Amino acid sequence: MPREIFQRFLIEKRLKLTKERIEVLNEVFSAHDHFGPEQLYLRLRNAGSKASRASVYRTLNLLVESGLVEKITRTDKGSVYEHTYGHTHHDHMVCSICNRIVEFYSEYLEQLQDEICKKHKFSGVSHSLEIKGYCETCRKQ
Amino acid sequence: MPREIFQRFLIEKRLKLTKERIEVLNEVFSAHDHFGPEQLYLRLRNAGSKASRASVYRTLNLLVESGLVEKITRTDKGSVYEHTYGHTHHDHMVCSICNRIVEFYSEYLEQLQDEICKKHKFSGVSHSLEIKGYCETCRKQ
DNA sequence: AGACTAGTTGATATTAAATCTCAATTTCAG
DNA sequence: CTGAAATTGAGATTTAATATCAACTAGTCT
Repeated sequence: MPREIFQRFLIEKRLKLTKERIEVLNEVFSAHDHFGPEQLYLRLRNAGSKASRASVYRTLNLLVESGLVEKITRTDKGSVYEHTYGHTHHDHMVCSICNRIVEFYSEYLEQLQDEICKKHKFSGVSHSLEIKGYCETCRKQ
Repeated sequence: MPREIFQRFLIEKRLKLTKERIEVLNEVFSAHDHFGPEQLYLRLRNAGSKASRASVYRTLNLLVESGLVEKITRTDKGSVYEHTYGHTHHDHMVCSICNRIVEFYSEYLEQLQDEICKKHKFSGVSHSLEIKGYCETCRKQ
């Protein structure tokens, strides 16, 4: 299904469905976690793909554009992505010690975005709430 | 007042209050807007300071550590900071076209953080909500 | 199917933000 | 004032991400 969406996206933009793009797409959707470009590149190599770093970066940008993948955050060690298709929207809590990411969802937050945007005459498209703090494990130390 | 807080912070950490650090501090608090390291560096030069880029970066990190300044976001063109002392907490809406930043505050959001953290046994320290979309001016085009 | 056109790839160069290096300098406690 | 310890600046370094471009495909048109 992500494959079809991506394909439609590519046709719309007059772009081509290449071997490399398919491999990146598959790899992105074969795991359900947060990943960086380099990490993805290594996984692809490991899986036998010969796609270059350049192609990984380029395809990742296309996947974000198509809405299948989201760039969650930028750290000092590069960007972090996750695929969104098949997952409902959610936000993140990040532990400042171990960098563990806890996902959460709040219906109220979604409504809040609408209200705030209306008040400021802003046309909200997406939001990301990141809560920084300490996870249960790290707090106990 | 920010000066005193910074000074106390430096003493606590056995660091020194140098000319360069004072100049950076003053420049950061002399304007009330969002800025990047390079921008700050140029303002300092313009104001007659001879502080180097390295010192600007180093001092900026100290100011964040001390709590006087916050790193709002990281864009593909570097980090964006704002000084927080003298300003109440707020979040940001960013226009995807003109990059204009609109500030807003929601008491409800503050409560929401507490509730969500309690539910997930997470010890929340801070949060940042960034709403992406289109500002009024850009939407009209 | 064959061929043409426009987009894609990969290796490498490039860019740019941020940090690191280290000799010379400055702060500040005693 | 003196000395130990921190800081500075200039430039080197690191590293994520993008740009370059000749060789190569995908997909369309006939």
